[in-house]
Amino acid sequence: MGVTMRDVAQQAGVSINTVSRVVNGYGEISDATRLRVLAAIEDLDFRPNVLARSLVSGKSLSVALVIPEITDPFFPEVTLGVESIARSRGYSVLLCNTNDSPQQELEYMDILAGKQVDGIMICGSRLNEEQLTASASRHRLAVVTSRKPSGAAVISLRGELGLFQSTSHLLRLGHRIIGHIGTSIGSGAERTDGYRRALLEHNMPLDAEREAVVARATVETGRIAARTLLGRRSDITAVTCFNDLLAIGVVQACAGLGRRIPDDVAVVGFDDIDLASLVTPTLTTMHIPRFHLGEMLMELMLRVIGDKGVHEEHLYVDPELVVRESCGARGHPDWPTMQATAEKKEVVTSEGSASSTVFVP
Amino acid sequence: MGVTMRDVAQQAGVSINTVSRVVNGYGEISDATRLRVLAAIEDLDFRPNVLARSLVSGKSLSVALVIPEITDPFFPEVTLGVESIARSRGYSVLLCNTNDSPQQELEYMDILAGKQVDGIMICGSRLNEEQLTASASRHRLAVVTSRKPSGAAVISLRGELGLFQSTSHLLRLGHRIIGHIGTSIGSGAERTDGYRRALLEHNMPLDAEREAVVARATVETGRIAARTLLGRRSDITAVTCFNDLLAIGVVQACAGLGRRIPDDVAVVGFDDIDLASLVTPTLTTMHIPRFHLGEMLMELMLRVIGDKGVHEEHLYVDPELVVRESCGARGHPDWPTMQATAEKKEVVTSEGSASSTVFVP
DNA sequence: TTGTACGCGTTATCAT
DNA sequence: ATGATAACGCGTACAA
Repeated sequence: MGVTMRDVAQQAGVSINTVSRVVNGYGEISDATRLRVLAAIEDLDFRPNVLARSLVSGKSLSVALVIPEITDPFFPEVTLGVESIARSRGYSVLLCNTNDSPQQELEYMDILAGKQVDGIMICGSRLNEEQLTASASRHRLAVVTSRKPSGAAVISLRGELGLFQSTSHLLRLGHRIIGHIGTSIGSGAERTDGYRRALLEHNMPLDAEREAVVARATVETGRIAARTLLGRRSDITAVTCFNDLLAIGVVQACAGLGRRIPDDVAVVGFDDIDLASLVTPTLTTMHIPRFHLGEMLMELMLRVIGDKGVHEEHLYVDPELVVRESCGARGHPDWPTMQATAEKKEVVTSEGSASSTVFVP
Repeated sequence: MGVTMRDVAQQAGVSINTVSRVVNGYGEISDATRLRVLAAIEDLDFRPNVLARSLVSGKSLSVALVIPEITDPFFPEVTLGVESIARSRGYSVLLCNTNDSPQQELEYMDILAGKQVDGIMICGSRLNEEQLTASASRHRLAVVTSRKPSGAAVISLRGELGLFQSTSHLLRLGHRIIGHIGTSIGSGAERTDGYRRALLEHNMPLDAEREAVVARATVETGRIAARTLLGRRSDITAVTCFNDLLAIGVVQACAGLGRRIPDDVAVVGFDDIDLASLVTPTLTTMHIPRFHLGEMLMELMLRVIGDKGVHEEHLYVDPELVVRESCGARGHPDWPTMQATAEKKEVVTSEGSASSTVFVP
């Protein structure tokens, strides 16, 4: 099957050791033999067996990326960012989908323990702080989470701040009865907290009837939740959501109920997935630099791996409000003022209705 | 670092060999010692080192999935299908994005040769037949492609048939000047062939001015290509596309040019990505069972791995026409007849405008 | 400058 | 029923 160092050594008429030296470029070797070895390597198309190498070195040059589901539009870009940095540093990425199940996530942590991965990145964990801390004791971990597990390096996506901003945006536009669709898992509660804080800071009452919670954040569940929400509180004029998929569900539900967006109901999402600028109306949302988040995550992972002891770095990623059509800001009398006063970072203008304005908090 | 069989053996007061026997469940062992070993394993939280195991067995229980880019909405579902089967059979999946570059794809084949993967799946290869055949001589390959490399097991997505069908659908609706946006890479030429065959079989002339070719199939390039196409041939009343992203680009371009869809221009895509049923108007397209394709691919991969010699199985996946709004069929006088005569397979009806009709060819 | 010998953690073939 | 021993392919002190 594979050609080994022994084969190369034989072909070049040297010892295995010499081949190893040439391959790894250390020690003193005469140019003559080096060339002969190199020729043999070329000739036999030899490739060092990474497995054997790893067994000796204790490093497998492979890392795992654990995510709920790659089909959720949030994750492909993160994954691409991770993989791009990984490859540039010689690492391979094992992709692990947990199907949103904590059990499967734990099961994967178990499997990976045997696979000898050098580190594990978790993005969108469904584990609680305790479980994460436990995992961190067995693995080198880099996690994107709002929890604070010890022993792991973490990147926090400021979801609380994000929903504070999206909700505040709607309040600025004059909305008073604002609903929210959150999730019961992962970082859902945190984002709902942001929604609530925005209301409280504007002296608005909290009302459980204006909040809906879904177990999985999809277009489907968003549609259902929106129908429930608008059904029991018909005075709701705006809704903030845990993510864009839910927001699109709200848009669909409104279409079904004959409510116009943004005139009758204003909607703001979260994530700024590609979909957000492709649906009608285009979605106002909180932008997350997903590709960059992936890059950060892998770079953090490398630092964790490089450190001998525990590495508890803590980084933050902030969402940015992207104003498109679904919130109704553009039709608002104050819109020119808002545009002018906001510290506008960048205006991405594209074809027709696909323009958007990005604000820095 | 990790606890090894030696540690377990010591703790249980037996030889390493005995531990191995218990772990792998073979040979005769007295219940007494088995229990003692099991207890030690539990106690020390021992996990067999997969690396060492692989070194001996020659099987790494890991496979690679090579795709152009996970951010292309076509691939996440395929990937999920692959991974779900893989995990159920104890395999890990290495994710390899080639960024649409043949060089990176070849580079990955090289890297993977050293990583000792048991097999490589390629979906959306940018390599030519010769390069694929060459790769197949070094690896166990399972490929989704329309080419016919020897030495590899392949699944063919019948793209030629798909575009024959999408174009025929428009011809049936009475369109006579039909444009096409294809790609220059991968399976692009094949799909364009299907478009052309449909025209020829209806005795329509081919016209290079009605065809546009893009290097990468995205919303952006679709928009640009559509503008070019509609600019030089303003009599075009319908367009078939290599994929849905291009089709969405066409929709955007039409919006910019003031052409209504489907009244002025009918559009049909390919892939049936989630986006297709979420944009306005909803997209008529050719459905591909992507998750299932992924499952098929991994199952095929397992058969290839299982076989000692070369395994040249050849499977096919057929696209299915999904009629939504963008083709205008629903407003057509013959629509009721078409619905009745077509062997309708399934009607997916959802909220509001998200209904669709699926035809079997 | 180059070769020898041992270890990485496991499996598997022999003995005992 | 259990234990010693030799691989698997490579890295690396140490010796020559």
